[in-house]
Amino acid sequence: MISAILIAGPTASGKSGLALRLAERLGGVLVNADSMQVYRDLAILTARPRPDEAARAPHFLFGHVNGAVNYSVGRFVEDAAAALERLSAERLMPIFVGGTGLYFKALTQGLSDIPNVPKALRAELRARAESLPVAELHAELAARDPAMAAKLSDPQRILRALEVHAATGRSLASFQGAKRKPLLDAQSCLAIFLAPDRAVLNATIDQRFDTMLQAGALKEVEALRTRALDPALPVMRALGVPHLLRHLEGEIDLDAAARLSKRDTRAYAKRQFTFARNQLPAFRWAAPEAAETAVMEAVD
RNA sequence: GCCCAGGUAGCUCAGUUGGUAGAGCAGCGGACUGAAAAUCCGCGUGUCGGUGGUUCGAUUCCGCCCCUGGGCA
Repeated sequence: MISAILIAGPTASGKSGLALRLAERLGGVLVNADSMQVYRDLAILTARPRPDEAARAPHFLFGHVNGAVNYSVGRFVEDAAAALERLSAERLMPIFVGGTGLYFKALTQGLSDIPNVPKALRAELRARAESLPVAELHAELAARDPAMAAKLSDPQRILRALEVHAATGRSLASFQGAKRKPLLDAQSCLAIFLAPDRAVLNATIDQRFDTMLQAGALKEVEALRTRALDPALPVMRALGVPHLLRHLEGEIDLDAAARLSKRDTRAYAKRQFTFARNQLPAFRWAAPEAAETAVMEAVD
């Protein structure tokens, strides 16, 4: 008996469409597993299901977060737990769909229990880190948490290790050693990774970005700009946002913004493949055309 | 038809006073535990248009041919 369907895949591979058709055929519910589609502020640019699509089946965890909030895997796991509880009570099939590999990993492999870092502490550390060279941050971490320092070289993770140490007095490694029980048992899930041909996917990505622009993506970014949010927030780094912002500031023309955004999106898709290949072993790769049939057969 | 400029990586080009070549972009591989659409690490993928000649050795010099762009008729 299958307890949930998981649909991962690179951006623009047709995940949402597939999930929606499955939901209709199976009486299921779409649960978002995409770190950007959670944000209210960006519907078009994150390719969130349109209202007419959302009307065809229940959708959970889409656009429910304010862009001013720093959403995270931790919050996703909490939200997903609540969603699963509801669906299980109503005996509805959860269909997780999204492009964020880490969210699927957390869902099926578990996340560690790490205390929240107080907002103020976190902001203070980040502000201070901005003016410091990475080497110095690393040295600081090496002094306090040599175990993590030995493993890390990139600034974002060094910062995370530093803030956890500052908040708890313990090494992040000591938390990561133990994982909570995953929300989903991979054995009882049908986990699919949609894997289109790379060249075809790249063409789709380019085309889709043009469609987004026609649909008003620039207006979304303009509205975001008006809010004057912290540029470090995730929503400010969604694909397309940085370059479209630069365009609105008059730094580059729209063509350049589109070209750069498409390039970034292609690079992102590549990382999604790599993540799935190496971090999501339970996922079965399927060509987009074949996926629906494969799922329906497996469910029977 | 004649004249000029060019033909080197997927693209735009650099370069070799003769010793089989390198940048940017694109592309590919990898890492991944609360920002993951993020962040970070690694990799040059090539009949140097073709063919003959000179030479120990030609992508480089010379001849011829082909192709592209521009000019003149």
